[in-house]
Amino acid sequence: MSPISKPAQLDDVSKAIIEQLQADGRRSYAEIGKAVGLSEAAVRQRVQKLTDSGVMQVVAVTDPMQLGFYRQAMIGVRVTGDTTEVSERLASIPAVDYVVLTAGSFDILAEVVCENDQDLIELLNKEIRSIPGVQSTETFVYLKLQKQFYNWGTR
Amino acid sequence: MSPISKPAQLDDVSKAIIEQLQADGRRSYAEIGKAVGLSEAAVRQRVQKLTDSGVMQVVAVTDPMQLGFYRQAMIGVRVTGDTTEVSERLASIPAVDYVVLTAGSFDILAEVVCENDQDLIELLNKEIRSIPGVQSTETFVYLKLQKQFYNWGTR
DNA sequence: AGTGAAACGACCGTAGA
DNA sequence: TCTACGGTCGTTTCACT
Repeated sequence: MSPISKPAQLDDVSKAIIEQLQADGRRSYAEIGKAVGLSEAAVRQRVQKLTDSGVMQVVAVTDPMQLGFYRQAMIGVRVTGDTTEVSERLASIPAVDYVVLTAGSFDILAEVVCENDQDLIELLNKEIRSIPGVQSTETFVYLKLQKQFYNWGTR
Repeated sequence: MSPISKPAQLDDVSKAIIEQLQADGRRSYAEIGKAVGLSEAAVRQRVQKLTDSGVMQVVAVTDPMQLGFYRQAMIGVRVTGDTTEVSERLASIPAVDYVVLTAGSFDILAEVVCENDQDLIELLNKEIRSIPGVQSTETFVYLKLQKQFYNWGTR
């Protein structure tokens, strides 16, 4: 989040290529080329550049619900003292899939995935609230995921 | 989030295939096959099944920072009355990339991406706090993203 | 940065265990 | 659900613009 370099300036063709891969990350370069009006080789070079520069990556994403993780929640964490160690401890917990240091009435926001309520309770008590420096937590149990983007920027 | 079907039971081979695609979504079936000890056709069939059933998808993910969106924040929203319409309105805003209905001291959590602070202020005032039913908001500006998973479950 | 062509490798359908 | 195999299509390299 901190490294401020210049934003990558993408032309419409690169944006179109990204959109193609957002729809289906395994679409062939040839097919993308047809869609965006470029040769296969040119598409491949652009994709290479986009991934090498870190603007884009193509990855598999799995659905927690389909895998039996029926309980998701965001945990707002208030910390006494330095937040660094607490956030690292949180990030090291497998059930925690998202950790961000924030400014506001929470110092850290952490998203967690659990199989059920019992797991969530234990996660909170045994793994999160027991971390030294964690002063208090507030839990927001997910009821319905309304929108989720893995992709930003090309809008 | 609501449709509760049985969790997909994945054997070690399917988990290994998913891990391969989490590392690189464009890895060839043949190469994955070598890594997991399966023929190319078998890998292809499994990937097909995983994507058809919605357990997994392969997509392009872009980095907002690299695209000039230097300000991210989570907005906690308190709503008077029905939360459905508010969440739909929020989800329709391009700068909002994540919306979830929650139980707790917020009714909705929404993640936003902006280019700078000015954009965030305007987003809040003109697009979010102006939605009928939005009683109050609390903003958690992101300072440092510590951990981000696009994938869960295979742990 | 882009195209085009030829060799190579991946992908897909089908058949069979 | 897997392997095997042939036809088709995608990818790679390279020479050229």
